[in-house]
Amino acid sequence: WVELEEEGCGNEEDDEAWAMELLDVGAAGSLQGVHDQVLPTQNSSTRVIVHVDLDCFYAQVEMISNPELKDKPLGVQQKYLVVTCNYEARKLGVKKLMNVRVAKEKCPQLVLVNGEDLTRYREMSYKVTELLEEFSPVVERLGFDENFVDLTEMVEKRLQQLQSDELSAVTVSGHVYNNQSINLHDILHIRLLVGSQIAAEMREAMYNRLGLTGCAGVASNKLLAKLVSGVFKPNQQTVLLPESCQHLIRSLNHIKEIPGIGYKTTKCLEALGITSVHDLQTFSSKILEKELGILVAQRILKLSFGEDNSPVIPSGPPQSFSEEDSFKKCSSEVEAKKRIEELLVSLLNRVCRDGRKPHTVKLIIRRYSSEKHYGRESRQCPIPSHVIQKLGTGNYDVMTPMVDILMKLFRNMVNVKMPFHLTLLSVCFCNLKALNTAKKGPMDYYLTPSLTTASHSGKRSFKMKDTHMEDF
DNA sequence: TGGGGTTAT
DNA sequence: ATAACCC
Repeated sequence: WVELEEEGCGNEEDDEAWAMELLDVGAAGSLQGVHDQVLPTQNSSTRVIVHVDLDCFYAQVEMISNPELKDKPLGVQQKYLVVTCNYEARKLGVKKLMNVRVAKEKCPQLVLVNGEDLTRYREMSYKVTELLEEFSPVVERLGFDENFVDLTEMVEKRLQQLQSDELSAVTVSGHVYNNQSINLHDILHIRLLVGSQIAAEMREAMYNRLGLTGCAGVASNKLLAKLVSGVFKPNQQTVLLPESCQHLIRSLNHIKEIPGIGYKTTKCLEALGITSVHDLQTFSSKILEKELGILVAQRILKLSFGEDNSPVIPSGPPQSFSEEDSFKKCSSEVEAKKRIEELLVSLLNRVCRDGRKPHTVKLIIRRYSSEKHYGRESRQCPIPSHVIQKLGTGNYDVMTPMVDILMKLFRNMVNVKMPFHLTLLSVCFCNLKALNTAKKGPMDYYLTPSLTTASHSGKRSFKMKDTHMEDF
């Protein structure tokens, strides 16, 4: 996909068509075969995508840890919020992101467990992704509890195993959206049904091997798969056949329910008088492009019709590790340092277990302010190579230099001679590299991604330079 | 609102 | 470095 970004011809539609072709060639066989024969595969643009969505994930993990919680209304608490809860609790009126006090009023029997430490959730989350990767390596994570899998190839292979008289015996697994009739003479139907069978196998494997239940949605793209996965809710699955696509997308009550249309875009659209999916579908594309920019406008307009050509991008290992803590008030440098040290201890453990080395560290703060939605500030800098070397070696005095760096970043953001009031601190390790690519030598210049790519593409160049310690 | 993540500008 | 998006 990186290559597509850098070598596309610049025209949106052409890039898309070309991208689809190239993906199909890759999907059809070996990537190394790309140069021998570049022939477009049959069925070049109809995919089978599954969206897998775990039921109240954190609560499930807690119930597995402590089975006594299983038949009780359970909420997972972070600070003063119930961030998620099991279905027992939902029946009694507890909602996601509900204030703890309100939740207790609604449901005095509610059992609360603290979920501020994400370690066990993160570990279980990756076990799910890895299980799904056994089916097909093309798995994209969305948060800790959702995954997309591109089943196109698997479905093709299963169909090739079938005799022609077996095609008419293919059955659906789970629900069919809108109770639509299946047409076994329609190859698109057949492919989606096979997708639904694979989805059922995935859910079975998740339950048998990890003890987790969840929903799945099968459709021809990510948007539709995601929307349809939520139609029958706990622990069920639904397949969307093409004829019911418009029914699904128009069943949404508000444009903000379309994934990809977030807070800002919603506000902007509402200002234009657009609230329903139908409003958006029929709105002038020219005006939309002027208000939101051509890229966003064209993308969300397509989304409103249920069209989404974005590929399932394998997530692979994480791009960053971060730990954050929020609080009512932090107003001294000494306290900030203590909090940063705590975050750092957990982070160093995580980075050590990962094996790769972060080459950049970032400090993020949130200042107390009357009302500023999204008030985070950050400073980042490269991690000195001698510190990187010590990072996974069990040498725990990587703490001292890292704290020094972070406190410099801190003082660069916060004038400690003036009163301040912070409500959040976060430390992030990013720019992860497999091994010590920082070896000296004449070749190093050509092997450093930031320099190589920046020099002939422009796409990956750093527009902002990291703060360097020498600047202080 | 929490404690995470991603990509684009 | 920030802003948008996702959970």
